[in-house]
Amino acid sequence: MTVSKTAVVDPAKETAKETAKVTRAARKEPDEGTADGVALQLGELSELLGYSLKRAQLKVFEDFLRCVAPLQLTPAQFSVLLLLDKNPGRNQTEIANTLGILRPNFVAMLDGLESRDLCTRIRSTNDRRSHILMLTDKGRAVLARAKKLVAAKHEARLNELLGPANRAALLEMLATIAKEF
Amino acid sequence: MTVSKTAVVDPAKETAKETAKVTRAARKEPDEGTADGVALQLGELSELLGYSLKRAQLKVFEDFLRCVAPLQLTPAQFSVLLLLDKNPGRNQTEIANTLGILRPNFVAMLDGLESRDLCTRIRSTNDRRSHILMLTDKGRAVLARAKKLVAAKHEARLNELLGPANRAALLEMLATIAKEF
DNA sequence: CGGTATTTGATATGATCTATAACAATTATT
DNA sequence: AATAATTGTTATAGATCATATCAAATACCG
Repeated sequence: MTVSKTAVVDPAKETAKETAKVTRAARKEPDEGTADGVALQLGELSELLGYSLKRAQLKVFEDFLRCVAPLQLTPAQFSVLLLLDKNPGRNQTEIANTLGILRPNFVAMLDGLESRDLCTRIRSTNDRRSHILMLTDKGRAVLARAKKLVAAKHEARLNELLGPANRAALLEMLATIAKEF
Repeated sequence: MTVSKTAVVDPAKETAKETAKVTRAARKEPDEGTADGVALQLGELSELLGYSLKRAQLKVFEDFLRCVAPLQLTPAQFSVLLLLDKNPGRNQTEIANTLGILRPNFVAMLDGLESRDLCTRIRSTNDRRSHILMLTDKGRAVLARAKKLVAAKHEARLNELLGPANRAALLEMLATIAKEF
């Protein structure tokens, strides 16, 4: 209903199909990760969406960390900076909630960002319980550099692997699952 | 290169533009998860593949746990049972490696499965260091029931949400990322 | 053959992530 | 004013993930 783009097919198999990864020369190559010579049968595992989902997510996060390593930002930290930039004047509960972070766990995370002078907590004058969160100038600068790294290295690589149309379709389906599942 | 957001479809960005912050009008609905009346702007977050990937993965695992709750199986445990069924006679290192589980961490996991009589470790006669892993009869029975639950409840729900074609396309893209990223 | 290196399962341990309860200060409700 | 609810916080426990190390067994190699 919501998705059904019908034209989602056409996967990116043409890009780098069999990358000269010849089979097994049966010598002594710990290439398949098996230590044994014969790769295991994944069986129904390759049809389990959750399995591929988890594996893909790990790879993507791994690549994100590499691409943004010079700035020392984790995906979670990056998402916080992005959200603070787009939503100035919000408090910890609001930011944590929309990111699916539990408030107790958000405290240490903010401590880290604040100690690096990327954001600040400001006691609200309206409600003196809450802390208004703001990016610092340095925080904005770091975020800007991070965005460029992510776009130029990280997302570009995904675009290259999947193709823009597939990447968009993938994103939409993931968002659908995240929202309505 | 240059990620060029030319053909990016851009979903809900036209909806609430500058939001004159007078959109309260709420009585007491914790509907948006924000506790506040106005939902936050995700901004570039909705274009970050890793973000949607993680969120979708959490939802899918959550649903998996619900669907297979009567059998008390986690996604990781289910994947082990599946792999043991399809690859009898393998040892711990091989199974753990193909699942991306570190050997030290696989020990406790196997202890759990073995204590529930779902699988057994058998000292190999060829190589007396290694343990051959086998499903027990009970393990096979539980796996069979789990497969049915997963197919009937879990994957069926995803199929319903995305449609079979989209689901297949999604699976293939995720597998591509997991393999070649 | 004998000595060394490697592999396997296991233990210990630490880091990180996630989840829950509880508390003081503040605000909201009645 | 009394009670309830919210905010940030601490403490804590569990789960997940990662590394070093070990004894036993095997592989390797001169």
